[in-house]
Amino acid sequence: MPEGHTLHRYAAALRADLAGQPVRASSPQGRFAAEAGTLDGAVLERAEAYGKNLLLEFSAGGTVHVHLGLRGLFLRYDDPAAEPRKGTRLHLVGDRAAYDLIAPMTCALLEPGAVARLLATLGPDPLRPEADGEEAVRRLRAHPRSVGAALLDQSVLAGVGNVYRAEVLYRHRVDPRAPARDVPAATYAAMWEDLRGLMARGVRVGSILTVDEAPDDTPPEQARYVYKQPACRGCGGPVRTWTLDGRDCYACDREQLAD
DNA sequence: CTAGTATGGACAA
DNA sequence: TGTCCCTACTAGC
Repeated sequence: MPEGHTLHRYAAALRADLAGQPVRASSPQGRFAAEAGTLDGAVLERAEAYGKNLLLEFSAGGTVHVHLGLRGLFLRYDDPAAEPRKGTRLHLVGDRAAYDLIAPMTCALLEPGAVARLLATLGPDPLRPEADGEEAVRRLRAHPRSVGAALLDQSVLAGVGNVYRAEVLYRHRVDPRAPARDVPAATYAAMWEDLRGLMARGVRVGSILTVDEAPDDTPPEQARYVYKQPACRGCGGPVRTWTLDGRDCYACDREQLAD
């Protein structure tokens, strides 16, 4: 679940339910107990996503950095008094809802300087309105390895994960193995604009849908061209799969791969 | 029911 | 490269 669109979705939900009010914070699981204690009762000033990172800024002066990793998730309860699930790393309660943060890779309290350092490691996020597409193109072209590797590098683009990678490369008929510097700037510019639209749809719908003609209620696995597809949804031909840096890569054998 | 897998990434070795 | 995040979903017994 957690590519960038998921984090932006959570940020919007947390903002809507908790921002601007005192928030009760606790850590039933214990690993964030000391930090939660210092935040308990502080006002949530901001909830923002930057790529796959979520930042919760509290009036007490601290910012909680959440990275879900592969398996992390938030649960939302309509009832603020709902009992947190066992193992909840961070439990947040506002006046109209409560949230559990489960199994995040990272949940840490950051000083302002550390927040700035974190953000400095990230490339442009297609889901942030102020993001600079030209900078994204520059970083993509400057990447020393393949375009497939470049797209997953969060210092190049923030928020793109394995599904969006596979799908955007297909949509632009780019071979994931191509050296990043060999892909035309115009292609990167088009991919950037495409990602903005695709990922915004992901935020709206709550899942990654990349086939334009598929209605928003199509099951996700049926609204993708190549990611985990037995056959290319575009041409019906075979999808080739291999491993790149420990992640599965998918590409249409006919339309994307020259050899 | 259990096992395998994965839309991430940091860290140890 | 292997391992850890008190996960969810799916395929297969």
